[in-house]
Amino acid sequence: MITDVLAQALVNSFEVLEIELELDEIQMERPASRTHGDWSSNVALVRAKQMGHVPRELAETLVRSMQEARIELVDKMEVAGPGFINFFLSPKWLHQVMIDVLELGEAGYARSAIGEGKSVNLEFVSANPTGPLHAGGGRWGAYGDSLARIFRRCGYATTTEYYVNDRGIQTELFGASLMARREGRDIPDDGYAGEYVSEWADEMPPNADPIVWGLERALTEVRDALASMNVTFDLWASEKALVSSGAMDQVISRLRAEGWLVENDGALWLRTTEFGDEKDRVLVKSDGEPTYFVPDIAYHEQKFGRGDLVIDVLGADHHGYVPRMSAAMQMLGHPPEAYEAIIGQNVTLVREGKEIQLSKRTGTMVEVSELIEAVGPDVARFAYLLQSIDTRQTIDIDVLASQANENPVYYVQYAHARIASVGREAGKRGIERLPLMPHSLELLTHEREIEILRCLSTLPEIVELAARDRAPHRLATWIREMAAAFHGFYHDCPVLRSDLEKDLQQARLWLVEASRVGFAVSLDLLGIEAPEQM
RNA sequence: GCCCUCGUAGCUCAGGGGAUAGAGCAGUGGCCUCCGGAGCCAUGAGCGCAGGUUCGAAUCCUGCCGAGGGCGCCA
Repeated sequence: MITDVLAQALVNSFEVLEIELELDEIQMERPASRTHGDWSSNVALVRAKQMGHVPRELAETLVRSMQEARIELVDKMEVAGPGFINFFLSPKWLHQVMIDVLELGEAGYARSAIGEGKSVNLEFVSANPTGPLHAGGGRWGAYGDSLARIFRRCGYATTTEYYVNDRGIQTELFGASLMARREGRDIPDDGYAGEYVSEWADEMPPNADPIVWGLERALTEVRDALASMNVTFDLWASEKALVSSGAMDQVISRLRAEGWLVENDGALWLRTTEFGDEKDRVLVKSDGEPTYFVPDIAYHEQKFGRGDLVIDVLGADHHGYVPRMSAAMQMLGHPPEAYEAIIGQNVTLVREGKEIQLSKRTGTMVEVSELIEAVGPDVARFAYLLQSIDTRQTIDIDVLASQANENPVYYVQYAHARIASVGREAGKRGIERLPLMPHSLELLTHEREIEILRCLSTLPEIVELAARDRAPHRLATWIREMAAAFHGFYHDCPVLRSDLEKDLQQARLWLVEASRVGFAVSLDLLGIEAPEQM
């Protein structure tokens, strides 16, 4: 990597000053403005004080020493501002990036090894199977699935799962609600009032067990809706199966053996305050019934068999649950960092200018499937992924639907489709892409061409950042920039025109192919289709 | 009351120690001689408030204001 070359040069020039620095102590960053070069380092600002130097003077000394040493691909160095060292590189460094992209291709470019030898288990959505998935839940689906793809690209052995709460009070209430509707009675108190309950009740075969049938009906609905958005799971983990395996008893006796249980007021408590929880939590109620927390602990314990790092993606309304689960996992011998909860902010849905409250129980809701039907799977998924999971997201269905031709996802997909179109048109005109002549890439000097290459050069670090920060939206941001770069190139730089110099044409054909790789990789990580035509 | 998020352009959001804070939408004005105009180019406007740390703060810390969420022997 070019940054290593530059950082090494800085380390070397510090050695001249008899200062030992490690390579990773040098930060290289991309200046916000082109006028500040291609790469920049702030070492002089960081180190000057402790060395008793003035930053600018230190920077100048370093630059002088690097100039004497001559660094490959560096055209110019300068000291700027308070003491930044700016590197202006020969465009060749980007041509080298392009060769990497082409050699590594779709399968290999922007693949990182930061997760090599590590495994991660990701649980997301896990909405109760008591009705269709509402449009807020779609966010966790898009997020979790893309994050899993990013983890895999970074070398993590990744498994994904959906925890199916297929036993307990909610499922019973749901079954009872179905039965009530079926028989034309009012639903029970705290039952499910949504319209879908009546519709489903009509579908229910005469002798079906409403609980069993209802669960399957809901699960199918949820599974199909997510699948239509390209969200799938490695495992649908059944709570019922877990409980009947005896896992609850096992986990309770382990916790008892470790001394984490205490009896009080006839109930059995877990001393989660020992690990920072606000209060201890009841495991077994005074009536002898275990709380939901027990199977949850058992389930999380089981997940450690599928990943060294266990991650839950939870809605903001569940954040209070994290300290107790974290406490329980530590009691079972897992280091604190082995369990991670990602708290996502909720989605506000707007239709006809009004906020829609999302509640399965009261039935005022917008289903994921409705959203997808209204705007299409790619628009929906991209909308979910466009924003940081920390941001409360407002999705205005009318705006999304009316943006039919201006939606950001089309902007991106159109770029990919244009690439395919260039290929088709080339075929018609009998223009072939000949084996890559690395030397001819030096003809790529147009600002539009360089811009594409700059974009492509950042993709590997963007993927790593997205994994490290659990932030798929960084890919969404990147791909929009990439699309802008490509559209600009397409507008200004003809590829197939007959009067184009042949070597330049070849170089551009390869640049188009490199762009395709970038789009294909990032669209795949986002889980969005890469169309050949619109 | 305590705890967790979040306040950036008219709207939806990027940017999470670095130099002049970006994009889309909406507005205005341009660009069809040849690969797809779902495109390109130009243009106005912004870091909730107040302190602090730092050579440097939209970014880190504290307080206040505002928004959402959480504080059951519910799940």
